[in-house]
Amino acid sequence: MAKEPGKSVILDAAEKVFALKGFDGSSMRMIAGEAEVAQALIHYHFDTKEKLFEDVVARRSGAINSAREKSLAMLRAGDAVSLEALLEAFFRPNLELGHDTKGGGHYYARLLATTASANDERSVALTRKYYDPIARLYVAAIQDILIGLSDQDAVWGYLFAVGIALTSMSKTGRAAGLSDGKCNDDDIEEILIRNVTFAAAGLRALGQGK
Amino acid sequence: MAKEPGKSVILDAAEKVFALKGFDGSSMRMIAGEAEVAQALIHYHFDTKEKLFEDVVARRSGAINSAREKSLAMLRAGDAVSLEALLEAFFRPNLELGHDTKGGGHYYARLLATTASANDERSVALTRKYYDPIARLYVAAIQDILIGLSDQDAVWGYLFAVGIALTSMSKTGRAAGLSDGKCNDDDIEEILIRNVTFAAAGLRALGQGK
DNA sequence: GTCTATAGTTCGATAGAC
DNA sequence: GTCTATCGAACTATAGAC
Repeated sequence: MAKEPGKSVILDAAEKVFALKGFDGSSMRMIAGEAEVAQALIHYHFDTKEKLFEDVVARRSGAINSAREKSLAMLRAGDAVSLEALLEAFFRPNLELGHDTKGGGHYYARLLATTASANDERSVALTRKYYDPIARLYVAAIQDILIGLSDQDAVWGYLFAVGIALTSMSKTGRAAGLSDGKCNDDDIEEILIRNVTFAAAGLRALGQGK
Repeated sequence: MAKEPGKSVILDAAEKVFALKGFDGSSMRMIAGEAEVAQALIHYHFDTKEKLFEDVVARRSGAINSAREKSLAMLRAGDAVSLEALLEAFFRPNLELGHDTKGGGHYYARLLATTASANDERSVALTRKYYDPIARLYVAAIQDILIGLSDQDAVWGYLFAVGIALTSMSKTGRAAGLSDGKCNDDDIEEILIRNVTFAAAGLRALGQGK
């Protein structure tokens, strides 16, 4: 479809395999098998395994972050933005990504959750590069709504929201298991409203210093 | 010191290497080098790499969970337990573990954060086995305090608290970076009070259905 | 209980034909 | 741009001496 069909096929396969097995648990042979191409073709297009991984992250994070920037800008263009609207703009893209089984987004959601929680140099460097800039925008937006919220409270509160998003976005089945089936991993709106309610109350409480 | 000195030396080394490099990124050779023993000795004591990993998790999770069970039981023995006290009992062990640089607990904290966020079969199985039982105790305790909180709200709220704990427990330096040094990863109390404030407000808001 | 040595496999990457 | 074939290194695990 694109000028280089081979590249996107390989990226899709790599995204899936990396998500399921992690960076070190994935081999170029597995990815080549999943993509149904020769192993050497991956090296031709992406050179090394490291660069392939970064290209997987770059492709998705670009799309997510530009969507977020756009909705952030739209929200802030109007006046009197509600905290709930801001948080919904934050949580929804993650949740939709985690439930996108057709476009393969759910694989990236898994990969993202793992990368953001890992502490190896590669994961930390990628998080810094691809996710810290948008994080700063959100922290500033939160402080514009909750006037007087300290920098510490805003940053910690934002990071807590990230933690909530990461545990909610992938369908792990843990909520269903712990609730004996009463929680439904598939229902985005069920999760989203709780994400927003919980995080909004948490952020406001930080601002009230209690 | 113990009857089998070799075992605990190897477990310490394995915990460190697994934490820094992940399961697949670690090799028995690295662990043997870190422990300063022959590689074959690890296989003598632990058989396979898989079993070694599980033994690392089992050693720490047993200590953490029994501490949590004890403090949960103490709290519930008295009456009129506050939500804040319950949440502090939940967050504090994680935070202390993540800042225990002398006993090596911070390595396990990293390992735990990664394992809990990963989605491979090994990680999911270990989370189910070692962390779901205590999770059920906390969910029940939350519902005893917030009378009328639905099963769904309690489970989702608990999982959000887990997400918050996981992003807070390891010293990643991300908070410091995003706040240009104003947040201090080293200050347990600074983080703990925000963990408790945020999660308590979030849980109460879930109960009020708004 | 701890070691050396090594068997057998799989890995990332490259050379070179088409 | 895509392939087959293969190199050299690293891996898990085991055999067997002490």
